[in-house]
Amino acid sequence: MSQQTYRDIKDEVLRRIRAREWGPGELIPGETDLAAEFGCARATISRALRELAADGLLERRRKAGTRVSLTPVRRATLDIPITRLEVEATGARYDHRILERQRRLPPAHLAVRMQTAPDQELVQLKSLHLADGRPYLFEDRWLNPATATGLSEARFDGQSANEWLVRNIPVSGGEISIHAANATPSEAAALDVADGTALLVVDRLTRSDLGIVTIVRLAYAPPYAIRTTI
Amino acid sequence: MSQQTYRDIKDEVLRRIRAREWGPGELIPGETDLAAEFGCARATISRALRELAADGLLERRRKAGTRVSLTPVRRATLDIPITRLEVEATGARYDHRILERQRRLPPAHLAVRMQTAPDQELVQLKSLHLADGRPYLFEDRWLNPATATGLSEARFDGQSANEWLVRNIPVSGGEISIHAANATPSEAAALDVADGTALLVVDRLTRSDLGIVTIVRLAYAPPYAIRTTI
DNA sequence: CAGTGGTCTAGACCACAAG
DNA sequence: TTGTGGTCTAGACCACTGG
Repeated sequence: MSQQTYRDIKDEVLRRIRAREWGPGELIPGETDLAAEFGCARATISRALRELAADGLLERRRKAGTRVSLTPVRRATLDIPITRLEVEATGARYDHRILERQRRLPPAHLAVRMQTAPDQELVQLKSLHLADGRPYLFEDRWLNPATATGLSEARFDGQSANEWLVRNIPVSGGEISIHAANATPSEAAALDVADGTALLVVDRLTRSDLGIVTIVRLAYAPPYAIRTTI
Repeated sequence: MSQQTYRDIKDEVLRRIRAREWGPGELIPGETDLAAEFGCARATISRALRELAADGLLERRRKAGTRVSLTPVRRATLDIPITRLEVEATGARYDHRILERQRRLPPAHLAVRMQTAPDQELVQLKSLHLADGRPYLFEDRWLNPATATGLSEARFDGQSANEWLVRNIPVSGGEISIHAANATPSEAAALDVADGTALLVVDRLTRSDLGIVTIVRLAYAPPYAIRTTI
């Protein structure tokens, strides 16, 4: 007990939660009390509890105190890499091809999602990412030239659209939806799989300070999987 | 500039990164310098930079200093709720049925993944989760009685296996894989969808201090999607 | 209103790793 | 070796919110 680090505190609190010494929903002692018990500064306790709360194991409210979460929500962090790096990390050679690039009026539902006027033209970009020459990912992307500034000059030969975006547009946030879909004939052809093959689809909307920059649908051929740990 | 909070610092640093005042890969000033510039304590700077590093925007190394990430890895946090709560959150009525519960020898590949002896019997549990009476999720779970202590006494009528686990086993970690798969005939029947429908599949392995507790395959029928924000 | 967490400060020492 | 981030402390004031 000579030297307490916030990690020691975290471990001990975690132990007490797991051992049901502090049961689900139960109020735990205040920071001041714990600091006295552990013989350390309150700031140290504070940091330990703050991080445990961020992990979803504790719930903290001013005046109400700190409680053990009733339902220990497990939280996983998902890294969203640039496809090229993701492919190269597996040791495979990365390549990508632009299948289609055109400026046109989007379908109505897309104009709504991108919050553009119905008569506003957008840039549609279809491309295929390859790993060791084999289809890896089929990408169907819409870009708003008004918010993706510099788009008309951008060339996507050396880098993919996502790579260009990440490096050139100050992204401020977005939304992600992960689901499954049967391959359409054109997707099946592009990805070189049978019609109807189950594809993992990631839909992503990206915002900058100027507004919505891009909406993209990424369709991954099996055996692609998103992996993470908890 | 009268009162600086770590949030102000975060915002300002973020602004400089986005404005390319501090370009990708570039070394930014040390904590002491920034503290002097912002007129605040070093601890305040430290917290701001630590959180930005946790968000993937900065890379920090002792002695080497703090750099702007070359590839701003986007990180999303994925909440893994208990299915009952997930369903009830949509306003639907939750229900679940155990389709099968038996103690038996697992296939070899599963024994390997669960790190059990080849002749060790496990408990297999197949169940169906329903939302407003409609199939929502088909669950195929294997449990190790040696690590899931209390399993033989556990009844899964009021609560699902996951709910029981969360409340009774001190989970210490695990692995998640998200992919897509075509519905097998039995899955299609259970979920009431056409054969070959693309299902979103979540494979999860859960550990406690005693070892691997459970491996589960969760197959979601469309239009299920995992959503999050970045 | 009062108690709890949230945060800042100023100073100190330590751990790691680059040169 | 030495500079950088990592952390702890003791004290203070503040912000939110429950009772």
